[in-house]
Amino acid sequence: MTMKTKSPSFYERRAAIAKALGHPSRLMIVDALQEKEICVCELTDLVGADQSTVSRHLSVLKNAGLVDTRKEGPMIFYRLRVKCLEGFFMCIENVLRENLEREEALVGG
Amino acid sequence: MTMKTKSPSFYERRAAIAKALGHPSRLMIVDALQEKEICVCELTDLVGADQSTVSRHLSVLKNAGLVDTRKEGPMIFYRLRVKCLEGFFMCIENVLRENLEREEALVGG
DNA sequence: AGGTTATATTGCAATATGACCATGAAGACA
DNA sequence: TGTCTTCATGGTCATATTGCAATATAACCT
Repeated sequence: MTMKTKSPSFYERRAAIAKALGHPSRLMIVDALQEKEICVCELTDLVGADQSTVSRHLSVLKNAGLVDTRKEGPMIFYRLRVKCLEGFFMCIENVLRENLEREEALVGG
Repeated sequence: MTMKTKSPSFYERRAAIAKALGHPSRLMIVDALQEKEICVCELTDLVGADQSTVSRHLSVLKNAGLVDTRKEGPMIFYRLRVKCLEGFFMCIENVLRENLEREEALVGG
């Protein structure tokens, strides 16, 4: 992020990815996929929502380019396309930690 | 992210932060704030939307704990509360790069 | 073909989001 | 006090998102 000027779609493309990660169910899915590829049926159990709802969340992640699919018989396995989510989660944790410290400071002071 | 079980609000809190970053205007604001603190009037010029719209985007960022404010006369300066956005942006860039490679592979192959 | 399982898609209702306009609150200054 | 500037908030509208139910699609089996 060092350019002087940025095209209009510069932030739009980046925001689309952040937005795809901006839902608890999708975050749960992505987190689970960090360990291994998982089929839709198992992800549906994990999330605890309707199968159609989970399928929609998965298509959001897929459109963002965050996950990919592999067909195996009647099942479809989803896997992460990206390995960098480490940095993403670390950033989120950092923000949460700072927020917690601020809350504690407000209570204590 | 190594816990076996996670509370219901675990992903909700994290998703709220990702969601706050999931809009091009807010991403533009956060990016600009990486260099220095900026008042609302200047951010309004930068984003190019109505002042009230920018003000609402700023409140979203503030509620997420991503920015903080400092009052100076009639002006309010916004500044980043977090320095970890490096990792966040790097992750996004990584995804975009992979998406680009995939598109090129589709065209070329 | 018929039946079962696994996913995706569509339709619809409820809710959330984003943009603008208009207004309100607070500081600076004559 | 009045006015100007800066920013926030309420109102309203258009659009997007989310969730479930229902249906479609595809693979596999008999």
